[in-house]
Amino acid sequence: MAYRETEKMRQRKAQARQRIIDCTYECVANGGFRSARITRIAGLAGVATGTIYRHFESREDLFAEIFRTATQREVDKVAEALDTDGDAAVRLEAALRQFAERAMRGPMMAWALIAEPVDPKLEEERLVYRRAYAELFEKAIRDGIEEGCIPDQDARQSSTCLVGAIAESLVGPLSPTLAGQITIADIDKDKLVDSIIRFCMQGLTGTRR
Amino acid sequence: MAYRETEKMRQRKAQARQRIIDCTYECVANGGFRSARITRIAGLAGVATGTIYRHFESREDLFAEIFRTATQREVDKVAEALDTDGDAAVRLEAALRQFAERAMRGPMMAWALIAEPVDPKLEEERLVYRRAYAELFEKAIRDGIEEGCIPDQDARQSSTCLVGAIAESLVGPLSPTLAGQITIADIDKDKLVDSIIRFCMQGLTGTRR
DNA sequence: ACAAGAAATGAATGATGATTCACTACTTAT
DNA sequence: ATAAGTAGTGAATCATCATTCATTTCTTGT
Repeated sequence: MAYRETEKMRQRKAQARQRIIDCTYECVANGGFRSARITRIAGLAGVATGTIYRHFESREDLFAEIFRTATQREVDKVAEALDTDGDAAVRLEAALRQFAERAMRGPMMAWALIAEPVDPKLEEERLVYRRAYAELFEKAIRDGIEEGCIPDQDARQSSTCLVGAIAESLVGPLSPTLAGQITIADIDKDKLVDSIIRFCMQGLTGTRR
Repeated sequence: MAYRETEKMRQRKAQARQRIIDCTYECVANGGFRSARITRIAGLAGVATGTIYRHFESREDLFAEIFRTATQREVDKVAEALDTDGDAAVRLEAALRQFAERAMRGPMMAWALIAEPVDPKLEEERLVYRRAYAELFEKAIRDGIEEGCIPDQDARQSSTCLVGAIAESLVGPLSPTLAGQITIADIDKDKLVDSIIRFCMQGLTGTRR
């Protein structure tokens, strides 16, 4: 034997892989999955197209990884917001706000994750993550029921409705125009987030504020 | 001049067009838009592929027509349910129920209309129709506020949340498996519809029942 | 029956991009 | 320096289907 994979090589490969991931991320955050071409990604990452395939099984696979990473980050943020002090209703509100506000801060990526039409494999991933959000919310709702700050209800169903209500409210503002641009008036943001949250909290608690 | 389009011919063409539409509808109701191939549709309709293009500009166009027709039918049903007697809250509930129940009765078509990843042009149509639903709901909410059976709120925002909550609740149950099948346990249906409606009405009225 | 046009046909074309793979360049151990 | 093996390359290939269009078939008015 003459060549053996060495630590240095391992690192170099890992770096290339990371660069590919970063550039894919950038492409997606810029125009969504559909418009992210392998050749473009390769170009950005400074590697040949073929090299992509030494690091990822397929385009679908690469995208799935991006999707998972990006979504997990969001899910974690929501989980974090749910993990503070205060009663369940307060924590839920903070979480919903977190979700919505982050989406509006990175609208194209949010659109890609939430609403962009994607291939079946990614759609699969999307369902998984929508479930992940729903489960976080569900847990919090159960807590709230136990604490008594949220009335008894089908926590699972309510959580699904929360996810849907937020997603739908964001899809309109987030959707790129035909020209591929996304524009959100800064003024609207707060009001939008506030009214989404009002509906959701009312749906949960049956209480107006 | 020797040939002139005659009534008989006009009818024959109209029939062919209709047959194409019907077969497209069938294909979509069977596997969604993505899997509906022009050649397959032509085969079913008993015409050559080229003939499709004498009746429709493009596949996209044909699909857009199917989408519009199918969705308009649903929107009309909801409008109908909203146009009965009773206070606004009652009518809204009936409308939501109509929406959800019809979706569960034709799950693949409902999925195709609500959640299937589709090309940009169809996605455009979809947004239009989601808006159409939202506007119906919005109107009813305003009525309710005026009547006093629904508390004052941002009707537009609430209507969007309604559409989202319902759609999201249905997407899970409606989504085809990898095998392309959709199965909904009969037992679940009523309970699902009931709990969606409970959340939504509570979100609207702030009243538990 | 014929000519003028229209409709229908479906094999061939075309467009799009992901993916491959024969080859080159590089790394390592001896 | 050399051999053995791996990584990188990117032009060529491949797959998928919508779409076209030269040709054939059908309709109609004379």
